[in-house]
Amino acid sequence: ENTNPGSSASSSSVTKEGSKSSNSSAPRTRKKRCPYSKFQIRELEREFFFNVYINKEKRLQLSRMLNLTDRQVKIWFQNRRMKEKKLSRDRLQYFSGNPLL
Amino acid sequence: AVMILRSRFLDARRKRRNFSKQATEILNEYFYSHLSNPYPSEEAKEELAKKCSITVSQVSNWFGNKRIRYKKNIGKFQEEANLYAAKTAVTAAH
DNA sequence: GTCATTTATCATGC
DNA sequence: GCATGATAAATGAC
Repeated sequence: ENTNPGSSASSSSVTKEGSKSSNSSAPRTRKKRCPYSKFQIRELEREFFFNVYINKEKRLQLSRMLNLTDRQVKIWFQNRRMKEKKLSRDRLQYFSGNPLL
Repeated sequence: AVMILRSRFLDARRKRRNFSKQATEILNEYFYSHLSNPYPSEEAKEELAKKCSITVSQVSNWFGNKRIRYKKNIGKFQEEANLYAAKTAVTAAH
């Protein structure tokens, strides 16, 4: 999967903005969201199971293996922690004041 | 028994169910009466959630979807906007 | 780091 | 067939 930054968003790199320098445009074209593959998710989840917080070395290693950037792996763990927190909240709400058990 | 509840919880999340007519009514009233700043505070979200009988997360989801879809096609929501604008005007007059 | 959000995508309702 | 609610990447405030 091609999930590297600049692969899809700035496909027409030259015709678009000249990346940096001159223009001080704030939102320099947001990267298009690209869903990760099953394999990428499995490996990310596997590491997340071991430790919710990933260190820099494992992050670099994992990003190379999955063809992702360090930033993408870092962001994924952040989002994954938020998801876990939300799951906990939903479980509490779902099983609170409940019938059965 | 626990397994049943667990599986029931898991597939109860992604299966979508439309909100009630009254809930959508309440959410739209708030949205179009705060069109200049459609970002309800945490307290406002809780109050909306209670009135709509939904969760706070669902309120956040609704406003997130509503903002982006309204922005992407204002014309399609023009009729709806006028409707709720008139409705809030009437209630304010009373 | 958390966390509300934007945006696209997914899954379902009708 | 789109409307709609929920989730998954990506950004930015703090």
